Amino acid sequence: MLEIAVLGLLNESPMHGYELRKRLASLLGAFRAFSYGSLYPTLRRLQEAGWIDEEAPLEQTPAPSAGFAGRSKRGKRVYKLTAEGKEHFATLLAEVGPEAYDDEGFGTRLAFFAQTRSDIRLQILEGRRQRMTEQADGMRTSLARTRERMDRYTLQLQEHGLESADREVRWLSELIESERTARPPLG
Amino acid sequence: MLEIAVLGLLNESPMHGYELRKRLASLLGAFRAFSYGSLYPTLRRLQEAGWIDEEAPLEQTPAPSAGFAGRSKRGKRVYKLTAEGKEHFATLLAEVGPEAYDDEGFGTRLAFFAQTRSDIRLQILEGRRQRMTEQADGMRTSLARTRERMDRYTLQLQEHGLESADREVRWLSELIESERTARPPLG
DNA sequence: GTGTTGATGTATCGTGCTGATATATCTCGC
DNA sequence: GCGAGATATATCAGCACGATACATCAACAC
Repeated sequence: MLEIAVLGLLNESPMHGYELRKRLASLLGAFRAFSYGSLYPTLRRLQEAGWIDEEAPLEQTPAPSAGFAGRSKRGKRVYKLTAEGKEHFATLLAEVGPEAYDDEGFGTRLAFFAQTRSDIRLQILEGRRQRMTEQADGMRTSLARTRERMDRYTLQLQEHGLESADREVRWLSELIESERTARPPLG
Repeated sequence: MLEIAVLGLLNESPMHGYELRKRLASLLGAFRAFSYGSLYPTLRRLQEAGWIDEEAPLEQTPAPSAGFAGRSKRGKRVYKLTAEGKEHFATLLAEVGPEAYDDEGFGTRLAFFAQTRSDIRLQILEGRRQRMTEQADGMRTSLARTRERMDRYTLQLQEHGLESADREVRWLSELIESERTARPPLG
C-alpha cells in the first residue's frame, strides 16, 4: 500500500523522504500515516526495482550563494519517478485487488482517484460499500443476538461502530451516485 | 493488545483458540479481529509466562456416549486463566499507557470497561478524546489551508474523515459526561 | 454406504507496519 | 555564540495480517 502512495506522490513532484511522510500524513489524514520504519525501506525497495531514482546527491554544493533552485543539502536524498515507475504506477491504478477494500487500502486508492479510470473508481467504491455493508450487517446481527448479555460499555462500542459503518455506506452511496451521474453507463 | 483481550475473555470463561477468535471478532466488531497468526503465538507466550493454563487434553475420551460436560475432542486445547493470570489482568486494567488511545487499543480497553476502575475509565476516555480532538483539529487546519489545491476525491476523503473524528469526539463527550454523573467527582 | 461440503480446530510463514531510538544538520531567536 | 526545535535519514524489536496447510466432524445428498 505504501508503494502506490509513494509512487503517486512522486508522480506529482520529486521529493525526499521526510517531505513524503508529511504529505502522506496530510493526504491520508484519518487513514494511517506510515512511519519512517516502513517508508525508508520502501524507498529502497522501489529504487532497487527501478521505479524511482535518486537525484544526484551533489556532495559538493557548487555555489552556496545561489539561493534559488537546485537546493540539495548534504544528506538529502531527493527521489523522482523513472519512466518505468510512471508506467508501473499507471498499471497499479488500473487494477483492483481485495486490499483496495480495507481501511488503509481504500483510503490510499481514493487519494489518487483523480488519476484513476472512471470504471475502476466505480469498482473500488462498490467493493468498499459491499465490504462495509457486510460489516454493518454482521454487527447488527451480533447486536440483536447478544444485546441483553452485553454490558453498557460494550453496547456503546458496538453501537458506535455500527453507526460509523452505516454512515460510511451512505457516504459511499453518494459518491457512487455522483460517479454514475458524471459518466452515465451507456445511454 | 491481544494479550489483554485474550486474558479478558478467558477471565469470563475457559475457551480454545478458535472460539476465542470468534468472540474477539464479535466483541471488538469495528475495531480489528486478530488473525490466528497472532492469536496462537500469543497463547503460547501467555502460557509460557504462566498467565494461562491448558486444561488436560484428554487424549483418550473416556466415555463417548456421555454427551454432556467434559467434552474435549482430540486436538482441542482449552485454556483458562491461572491465579497469576487473574492478578496480571487486574494490573493491566489498572494502568493506562499511550497505546490505550489509538484505535485498536482504545477499542480493547473499552470492551473491558465493566471490570475497569471508574477513575481509569475516565482517564482513558479523556485521553482518547484529547487524541481525537487533536486529530480533528489537524485535519480542519489542513483542509482550510489546502482546500483549493485538492481534487474532489481527496476533499471528500478528508471531509469524511473529519466528520468521523468530530462524531467520535461528541460520542466520547457523552460517555465522559455520563461517567461523571454516575460517580460524581467529590461532592 | 459413500461422497462432498462447510464448520471446527491448530499451526506456521513471509511480509509489512509501528513505535522507539540514534544521529546529524540546518534555522531561527536571543 | 548557543540552545531549541524543525529537518533529515536510518535501524530494530515486536506485533499483526493474510495465506496456507492440514486434520476432524456433522450434515445432507445421492
